[in-house]
Amino acid sequence: MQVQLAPTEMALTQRSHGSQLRRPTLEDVARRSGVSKSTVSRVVNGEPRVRPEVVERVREVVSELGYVPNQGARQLVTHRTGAVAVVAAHPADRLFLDPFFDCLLRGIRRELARHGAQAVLLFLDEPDDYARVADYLGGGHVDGALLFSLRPGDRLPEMADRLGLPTVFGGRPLLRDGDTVHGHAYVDGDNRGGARQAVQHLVALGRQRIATVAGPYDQENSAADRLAGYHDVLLDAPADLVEKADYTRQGGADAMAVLLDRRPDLDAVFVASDLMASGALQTLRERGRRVPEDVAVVGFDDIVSIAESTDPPLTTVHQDVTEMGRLMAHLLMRDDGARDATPGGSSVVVPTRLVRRGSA
Amino acid sequence: MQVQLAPTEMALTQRSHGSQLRRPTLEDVARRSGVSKSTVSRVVNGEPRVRPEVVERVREVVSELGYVPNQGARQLVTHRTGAVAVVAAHPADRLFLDPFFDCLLRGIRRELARHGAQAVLLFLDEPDDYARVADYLGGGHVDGALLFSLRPGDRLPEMADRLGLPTVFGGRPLLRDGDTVHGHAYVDGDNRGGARQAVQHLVALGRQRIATVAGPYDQENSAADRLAGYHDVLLDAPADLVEKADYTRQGGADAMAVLLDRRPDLDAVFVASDLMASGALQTLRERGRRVPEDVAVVGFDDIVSIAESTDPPLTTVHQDVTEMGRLMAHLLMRDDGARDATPGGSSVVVPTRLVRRGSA
DNA sequence: TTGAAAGCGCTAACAA
DNA sequence: TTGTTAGCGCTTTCAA
Repeated sequence: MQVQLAPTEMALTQRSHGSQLRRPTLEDVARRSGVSKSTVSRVVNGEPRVRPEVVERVREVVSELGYVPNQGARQLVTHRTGAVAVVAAHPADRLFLDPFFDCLLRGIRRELARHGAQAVLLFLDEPDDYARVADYLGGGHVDGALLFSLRPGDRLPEMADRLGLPTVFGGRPLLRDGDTVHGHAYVDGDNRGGARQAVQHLVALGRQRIATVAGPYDQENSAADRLAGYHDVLLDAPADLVEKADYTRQGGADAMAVLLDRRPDLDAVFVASDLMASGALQTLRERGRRVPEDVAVVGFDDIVSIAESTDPPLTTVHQDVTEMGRLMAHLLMRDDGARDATPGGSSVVVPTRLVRRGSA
Repeated sequence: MQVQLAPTEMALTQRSHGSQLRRPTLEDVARRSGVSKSTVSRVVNGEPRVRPEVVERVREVVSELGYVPNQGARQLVTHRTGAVAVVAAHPADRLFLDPFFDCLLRGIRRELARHGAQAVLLFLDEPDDYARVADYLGGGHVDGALLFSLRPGDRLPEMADRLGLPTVFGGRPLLRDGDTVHGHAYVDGDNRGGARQAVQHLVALGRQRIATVAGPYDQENSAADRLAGYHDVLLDAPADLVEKADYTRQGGADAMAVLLDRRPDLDAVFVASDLMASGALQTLRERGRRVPEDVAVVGFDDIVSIAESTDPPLTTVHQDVTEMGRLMAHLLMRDDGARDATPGGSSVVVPTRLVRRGSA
């Protein structure tokens, strides 16, 4: 590709005050303030037993020299880095478009900040990312990892295990084959219970033929759980009321069309995500069905930007995603301190609630 | 908030093979394979002058022990980490809903991977994030930083400067007051040239009264540049044909309404982002204007998911965002090697092109 | 081709 | 309250 060089540009960043090529070290600060390295270290780490005047002097020199501790050196002795990795598998694309991840991340960041830890995001996208990320996680860059949206049989959990890196999963991990869960901590929304709430609501509305647009239940636990919740309520639902889609809007629209073709008499549908539900609503409108009069619709996720802007607004299952993020970080940090101390009870399922809007 | 403890949970992650509490070190590998630390180091770093049999033996032990080099220790002597920070302001509003950032990141990650570097994402959100991120960047965790969507007068550039951290900006940085650019490298789309293309296209279509919905030109360089491009072509455009909005869909819709009220006779509009353009199209439809017959519309960004799904599809200015990301990483890595070597010519403006669809 | 030794910048006993 | 010392795990001269 052709590029134009901007005319006004000059040399790259140079040290502001031309002098040092080397970053100042603890030793530099010590010398300049006439105390020992230990004392400077104490000041920098906020230890109490230092004379106030000394503290002040050292602080002056620190900011004068622009000293920032070398975390590598520090980590070498403390075995702590103050950083936590948030690793998101495959979908850099779907991820950023998703307010879900956004809220999750906000919750995580907030809780980590309370512990003075920095969240660093890593993406697993192309195949060779695995090796790099593994080296990164194993290289002592971080004190722990929060792992997301892993595919079934993903080798990351096992890797983290080998590395002895404290790990919490977002969503109950789907392991390969008969592999047992190694007692990994996870945080998950109550997908099954939420789905039950949704379907029970439709039943309470008096609906007789309640269909469902399920997510990719062979690939994601959340989808499988939501479908299970549907069946919990509708024990003998015929198979032709269930249609699988892929958690996309278009997928939801297509699945709805299939359902209508198969069962023109359906009078309600539980759609396993708001995004799919928005697609389903479109199909219903195109087919001339009134919502909720002819067909009642309930979604899942409560992505407000979607649920409030559909026509009619979407009744859906709410998850407190920010709280889920916060809990993940909490679990990790707790673990971090009380390593090997708390046997059992490390995972959390966050309850859902139904938000009634116009569609059901 | 109330949480339910999952019944099936057990103890947290424990080292798979119960044995070592400590991660294996170079020394462990050396001992186990009967060579010196130096030799192991050479093997691990792929240096040539090692006997093949020794290489093999060491490799065996490495994988047997699951050895991963401690990057902290390595960094201490090499001053390199193999990681690059991508720092962005988190505000969900623009960034995350935007495939823009997504593509950018993809380009960055790809190029970084070519150099064997790991991209780590940091977000700036709440005020105290600055201190943490600064410590992180200054702490030697990364070899360089890619900085995004900074507000005018942001102190991050200055901080990076002080830290002597190689830095490349995404978008021409808007500095506070009369502050001169410190010769920071940046990569930007040709906002001004792109806007010219858009407006010239409308002129070529024979439109007489071409309005513009501008972005927040007092806050973002991109918006200011796009507005400048509009004025480049329409030297004497009356002020009432220009309306500022905030880069949101709703903002675009509102601005369009204002323009129509003020100038019912307008026959074309250049909208400074696709998102705003989708809002503008809605307003035009509500006001009964046909597009493009009554009013021709051109957007900016070529966010395909938007531009192809509007009615009619949006004619817009395309930016090669992935390439921009790639270039940023490239600039950084080049700089990283040739420090202080290349005075001048470090920034790049990536050309745009008009993509014709139905709206103009 | 390999090993021994020094040292990167920091913290953590231990002494003073 | 402060300084001295050792050493974290690694790379890198320098010798062998």
